[in-house]
Amino acid sequence: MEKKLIIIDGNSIANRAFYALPLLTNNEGLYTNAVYGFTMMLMRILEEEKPTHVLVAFDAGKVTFRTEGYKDYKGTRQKTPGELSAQFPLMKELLDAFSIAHYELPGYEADDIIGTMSAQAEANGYSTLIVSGDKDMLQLVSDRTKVALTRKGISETELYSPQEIMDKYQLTPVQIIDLKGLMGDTSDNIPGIPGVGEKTALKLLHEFGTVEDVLAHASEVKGKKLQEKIAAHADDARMSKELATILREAPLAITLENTAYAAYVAEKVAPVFERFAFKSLLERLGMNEAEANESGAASGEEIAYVTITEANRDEWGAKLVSPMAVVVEVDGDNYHGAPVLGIGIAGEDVRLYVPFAEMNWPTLTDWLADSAQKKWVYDAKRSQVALAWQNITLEGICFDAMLASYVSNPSETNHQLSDIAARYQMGLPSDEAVYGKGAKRSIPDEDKLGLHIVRKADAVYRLHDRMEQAMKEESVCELFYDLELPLATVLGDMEKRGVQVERARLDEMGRVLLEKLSSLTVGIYELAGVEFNINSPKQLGEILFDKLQLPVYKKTKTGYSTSADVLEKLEHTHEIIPLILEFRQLGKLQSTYIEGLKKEIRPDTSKIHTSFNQAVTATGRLSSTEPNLQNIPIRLEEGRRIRQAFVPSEPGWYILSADYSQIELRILAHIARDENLIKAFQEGADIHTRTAADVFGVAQEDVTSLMRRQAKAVNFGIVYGISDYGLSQNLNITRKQAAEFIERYFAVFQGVKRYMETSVLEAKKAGYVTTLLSRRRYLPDINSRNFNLRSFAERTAMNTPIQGTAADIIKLAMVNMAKRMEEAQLASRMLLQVHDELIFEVPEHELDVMCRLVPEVMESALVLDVPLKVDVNYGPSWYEAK
DNA sequence: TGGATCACG
DNA sequence: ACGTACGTGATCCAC
Repeated sequence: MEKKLIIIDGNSIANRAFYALPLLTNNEGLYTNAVYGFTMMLMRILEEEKPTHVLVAFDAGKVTFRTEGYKDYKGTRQKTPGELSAQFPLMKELLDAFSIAHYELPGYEADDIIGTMSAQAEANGYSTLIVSGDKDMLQLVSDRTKVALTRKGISETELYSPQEIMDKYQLTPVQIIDLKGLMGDTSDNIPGIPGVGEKTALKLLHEFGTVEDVLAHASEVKGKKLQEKIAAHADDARMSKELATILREAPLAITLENTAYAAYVAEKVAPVFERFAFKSLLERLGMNEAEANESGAASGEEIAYVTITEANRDEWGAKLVSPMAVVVEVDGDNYHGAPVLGIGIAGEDVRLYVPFAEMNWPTLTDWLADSAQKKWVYDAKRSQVALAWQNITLEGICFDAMLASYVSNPSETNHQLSDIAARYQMGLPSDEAVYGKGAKRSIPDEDKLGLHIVRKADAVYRLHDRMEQAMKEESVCELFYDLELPLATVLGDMEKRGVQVERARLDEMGRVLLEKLSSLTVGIYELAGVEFNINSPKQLGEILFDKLQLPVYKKTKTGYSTSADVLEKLEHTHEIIPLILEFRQLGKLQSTYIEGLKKEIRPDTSKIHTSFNQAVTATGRLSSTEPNLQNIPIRLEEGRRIRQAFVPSEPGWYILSADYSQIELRILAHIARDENLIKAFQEGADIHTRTAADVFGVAQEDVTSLMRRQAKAVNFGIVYGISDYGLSQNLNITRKQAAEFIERYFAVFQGVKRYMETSVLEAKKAGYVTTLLSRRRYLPDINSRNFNLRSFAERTAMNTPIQGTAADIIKLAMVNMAKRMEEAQLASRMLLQVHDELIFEVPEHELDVMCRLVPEVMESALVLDVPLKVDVNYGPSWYEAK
C-alpha cells in the first residue's frame, strides 16, 4: 500500500482556529476554541485522506536560527494572546489521545520540521499532504507533495500541486522563495526590496527566474527607479530569500517511522473530549462506533416528550409555566402566511409537542398571549409573525437564541439553532438533516417531526443561561434586551401589516417598459449586426470587444467587464453603447422591480409583506428580503416612479417619510471629536460645501459644483475607510490627485485623522471594534500577514463604528417611536425602514402630530455632541413623500 | 452554484 | 508598492 503522510502545521492551524471561533470554554474555564477548531480540522482530514502516517509540527519558543542571523525577524509580529498559548498543551494532550505524533525542535520553526520531514518522505516514496494556513509552504510542493492551505478561517482548504501554483502565479514551487525574497513580508519583518510588491515581483521572476538572476540582470530591468532600488537593496533581497527558505535538513530527532498512524481508538479519545466539553465531537465518535457496529442506533432519542392530544391536554396545560422555551416550527423560509407545523415547549423537566392540529387549545393560546409568562424562543419575529397569521398572539418573549447569537458575533453568517448548539457543544440535528433540501425536502412523519421540534425547544432552554452569560462577558446584554429584542416585535408588526402596492400601476409601467425594451433590442441587434443575448455579459463582451474592437478598460476573472462604469467610458466610441446602457437600466426595472414586485403582491389584500432580517449584517443594519424593499429605485427618475405604486392602505391616508440628514458624518464628528466637523454641524452648514471650502481653501460662496461633488466623494470615502485608489476610481481622477485630496482633508479635519488611526490601533489590540451602543464586531484579520485581508479589516475598523452606530440609532428610534405611537393611541403605522429613513402611513388628521412627533423621537434617540437632523415629507404615495 | 451586474443606504 | 472603497439582495447567465 502506498504510504501517505499528513503533516499539519500546528501553530498555523491553531492560530486560524483561534481567530475564527468565539472564545469557547469548558466547565473548568479552560479556553478551548483553538483546540476545538484544530480537532474538527484534524478529524476531517483523517476521514478524507485516510493517511498511514501523521505528524503535527509546532514552533518551539521564540529564538530560532533565523533570529540569530537577523534579529528583527518576525519583529513586527504581535504577541500570541495568552488565551491561545494556553491551548497548545491541550492540543498536545489531545494528539497523544489520538496516538498522533507531534514534534517541536528548539531553535527551529515548525516550517523547518515540515520541510525536513517532507523531504525525507519524498526520498522514501511517500505521498505527502501538508496542511497549513501559510502560503510559504507552497515552496515545498512537488509531484509527491501537495499543500492544503486553509481558507475562510479553517472550514475550507485549497489544494496546491505544482500545476495549481503554475496556474495561479506562473511560478514553480521553488520560485515561491524568490517571490518572497523580492517582495518581503511585513508580518515576518522580512524586508525584500522596497517598492516591489507581488505584481512587480512576479513580473521580474517571469522574466529572469530567480532572485540571483534578477540581481545579475538588474541593468536590464525596465524602469529606472526600479533598477536603482534593486541595486541598492541587493543584499536585502538575498537575505530575505534566505530567511524565506524553509530548511529541508533540520536535525530532527524523529523519523518517518515514528509518525506511523493507525485509526484512533474512540475510547482513548472520548475522555479528552469529555474534559474539553466537546459534546458534538463526542457524538461524532459515537456515530462512528455505531456505524462500525452496524447497530444504527440514532443518537438523541433519549429525549422524552409528550405529544399533546385532546385527551391529555388538560393534564399538561397546568405545566405551562414561566419561563419556558417555545419553538414555533414554520414550514419554509418565508413565514408570511406559511403553515405552522407545530410548537415545541420545553421547561426544566417538561417537554411538549403541540401538533398543528392541536394548536387551537385555549389554555395554550392564552398562555402564549400572556405577556407575564416569559418565553425563550429562537427567532422571535418569525415565531410572532407566523402565529399572527394564524390569529394567535405571542407575547412575553424575553430571550431569542438567534438574536443572542447575532449580538455575540454579528460577523457570523450562520445563526441556525443547530449551529449555535454546536458552538456550545450541544448536539442538535440541523433542519436540513431532518427535512432534506432542495427537491428532496419533505416533512417527516409526526414522530420524527415532534422529536425534532422538541429537541429544538430543549436546546433553546438549555442555551439560555449560557448565551446570557456570554452576552454579559461581551457587554452586549443591554443591546440585546433593550434594543434588539424589543425591535423584533416592532419589526414583526411592520411586516405583518405590510405595505399596499398598486398592481395596475406596475402593469402600466411594465407595458411601457416592454415597448421601449423591444425597440432597444432591435436597435442593438442592428448595430451589432447579429442577434445575441444582451443580458449575457459573455456574449455582450464578445460583441463589443471582439467583433466591434472597442478598447478594453477592465477585465473580470471570466472575461471582459461590461459593467456600467466601463460602458460609460465607451459611451462615445460607438452608438451601440448608449442603447446597451439604457437596455440595462430598463431591463433591471422590468425584471426586478416590475415583475419581481408584482409576484410579491398578495392578491387578496394588495399588500406586500417583506421580511426584515435582523441577524445578517456585520454592522448591525437590517436587511430586507422577499422582496427587498430597501433598494427601491430613487436616484434616476424612470426608476423612481416605481414608488408611485407604493400607497397608503386606507383611503385618504398619506405616506410619510422621515430621514436622517448626514447621520454617518454626524456620528463621525461625534466619535472622532473633530472640532471642525462638530462646528460645521452645529452651525447647520451644508457639509459637502463646507468640506469643499475647507479642503480647497476657498470661501463657501466660491465653491463650484465640481468642488462640492468631489468633496462629497471624499466625505463618503472617509466614512468607508478612505483609500486613494478607491477615491480615484470613484471620481475618475488619478490616484495622486486622490491622495492629495485626502491629505488636504486630514490637514483640516485632524480629529478625523486621529480617529482613523486610533480606531485601527484599538482594533489591533482588542481584536474588535464597537459602536456607541457597544455592538461589537470582531476583526480577526486585523493583524493578518495577508495585505488584502489586513487592509480590509482596517477599513472595517474605521467604518463599522460609524455605520453600526447609525444602525443603533435608528433602531432605538423605531422602538421609541412604536412606544410613543401606542401611548398616544395613534392610528398611524410604521411600515418600512431604509437604513436612515422611516416610512409611515398616516391618516390626514394625524399629519400634524406625526410631522412633529417623528422628527422629535428620531432626533432624540441618542444625544451626541452634534445635533441629529431629520427631514420629513409626505404625499399620496411614496414617490411624493420626498 | 457562483460570478457579474445593478438597485439602495 | 501590494489592491480597494462600507453594508446589503435580486436577477440573469453559464458551468
